[in-house]
Amino acid sequence: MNHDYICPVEATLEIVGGKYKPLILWHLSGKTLRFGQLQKLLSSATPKMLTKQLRELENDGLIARKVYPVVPPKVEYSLTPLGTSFIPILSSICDWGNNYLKANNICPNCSMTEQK
Amino acid sequence: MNHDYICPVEATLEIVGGKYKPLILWHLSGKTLRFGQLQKLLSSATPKMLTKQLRELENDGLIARKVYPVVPPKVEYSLTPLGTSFIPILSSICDWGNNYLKANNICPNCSMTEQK
DNA sequence: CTGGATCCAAATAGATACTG
DNA sequence: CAGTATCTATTTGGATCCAG
Repeated sequence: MNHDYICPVEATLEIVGGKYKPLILWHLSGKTLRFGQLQKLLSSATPKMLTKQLRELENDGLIARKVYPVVPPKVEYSLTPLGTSFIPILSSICDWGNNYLKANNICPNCSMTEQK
Repeated sequence: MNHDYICPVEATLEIVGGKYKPLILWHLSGKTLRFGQLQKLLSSATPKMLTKQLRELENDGLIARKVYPVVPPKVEYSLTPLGTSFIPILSSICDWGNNYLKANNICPNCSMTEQK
């Protein structure tokens, strides 16, 4: 299969631009989290949406999914090296966004506000 | 109006994540372009879509729109300082995307491939 | 030349219920 | 616990035509 003539910026935005994806990567930075833990952190995400975003990130090679064959089920998600390599960019986007919001007198406040 | 509790990363992606928006900013980097010139550069964008993206970027303060009161109409678009401040991030996203595509044996090729 | 207006197709996201 | 399945609601994007 040939994918010539793809714009690198558009490709990147397709990979990390999905709803909840930046948040997922941010929360997984340095940690390993279970499905339920992610769901609590992204309280507004339905299981269906969260699963979809996780599968796509996994297929794009940014996160790893480890299934433990136990009852009840246990699944752990973590960043791959590729996923980790994107965190600095997320960080600079976060900085830019904070400046933008501050300039517009909007108070930024979310779990991504802390620095990594 | 109060916009508390907005995530800076999500805010940023809303601002620059729209279709054609990264491309528009990239093309305007250091240049001033007319509507028709942008349309040629973004050949797949319909006038309606291009107008919509430009208006949103203008409302978010990333680009400036200058109308010359002549016949036929002449409108020029350029980056504001805020828009210019986003170019380095676009640049690092571009780098990351190129590495990603290369790692997957996909040949990147678009008007954003050149470095700024 | 620079769009606006309208209509329509497709993609995306949410609510809810259910299961190994 | 970690998801699926189904059905809708909403958003987004494209096609086409029109106008100052």
